[in-house]
Amino acid sequence: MEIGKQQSGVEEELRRGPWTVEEDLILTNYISKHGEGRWNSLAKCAGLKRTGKSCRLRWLNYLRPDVRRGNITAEEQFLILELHSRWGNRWSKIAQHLPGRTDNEIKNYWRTRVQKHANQQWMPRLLERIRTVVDSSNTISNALNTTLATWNDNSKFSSPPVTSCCNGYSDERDGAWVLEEEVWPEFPTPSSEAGLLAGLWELSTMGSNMYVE
DNA sequence: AACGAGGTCAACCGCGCGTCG
DNA sequence: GCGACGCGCGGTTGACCTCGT
Repeated sequence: MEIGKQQSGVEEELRRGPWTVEEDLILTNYISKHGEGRWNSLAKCAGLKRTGKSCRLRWLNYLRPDVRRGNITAEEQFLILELHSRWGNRWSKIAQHLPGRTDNEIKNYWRTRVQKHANQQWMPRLLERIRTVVDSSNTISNALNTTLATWNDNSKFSSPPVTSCCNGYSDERDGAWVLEEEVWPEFPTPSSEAGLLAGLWELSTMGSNMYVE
C-alpha cells in the first residue's frame, strides 16, 4: 500500500488505495452516529488514516445506504442519453435525476460504453425516436424497454435499433452505421419538450421514481 | 494453458467556488 | 479585500477482470 504524507507540521501516514472492510465499518459507524460533513475533521475524529476527500468519496460512491448497485436499466440509459444531450458532462446534475446512482458511476458508464458512439449520426435520431415513443405511447415503460433493449442486446451500441425504426448500412471505410434518411418513417407529430416531460412523469408514476425538472 | 488487448470501475488529482474569520 | 479552508465536480489513473487467440 502506497503511503502519503500530510503537508502540514507533523508528518502523518495516510493510507491510499482500496478501502478495507475495517475502514468501511469505521466510516459507516462514525457517520451513523455523527452525520456527514466536515470531512477532514471527520477522518481524524473517526481515527481513519485517510484524507477527508477520500472519506467523502468512499461514502458517497459506495457506502451510502441509498446507493443503487447493479446494471443500468433501459429507462436509466434513456435518461442518461437524454440528459447528457441536454447538459453535456454535468455528471452530478445528471445523477440527481437517477436516484441511487452516483455521478462517478454515470461518468464511468458513459465513458466506457457510450462515448465512442455518442457522436455517431444516428444518436440524435435515436433520441428523437425515443422522444416520439415517449410522447405517443400509453405504455411508455414497455416501449422504452423494447426500443432500448433491442438496441443494447443486439448491437451493443454499435448500431442504431434498425429493426424497429429504420434501415441503414455499415460504412465500409470505418464500419460506422449510416442511416438511410429516406426510409425513416413518419412518426406522429414530433414530440415537444412538454411531451417528453409528460412521458418521463408517466415513467415516474410507474415506479421508476425518476423525474426531470 | 498462457498471454495480450481491451473493458470496467474504484479511487485519486487538480481546479474552482463558496464561506468564514 | 484577502487568505485559509472545506467541499464538490470533472478528468484521469491504475488494478483487476474478461475475452479472444
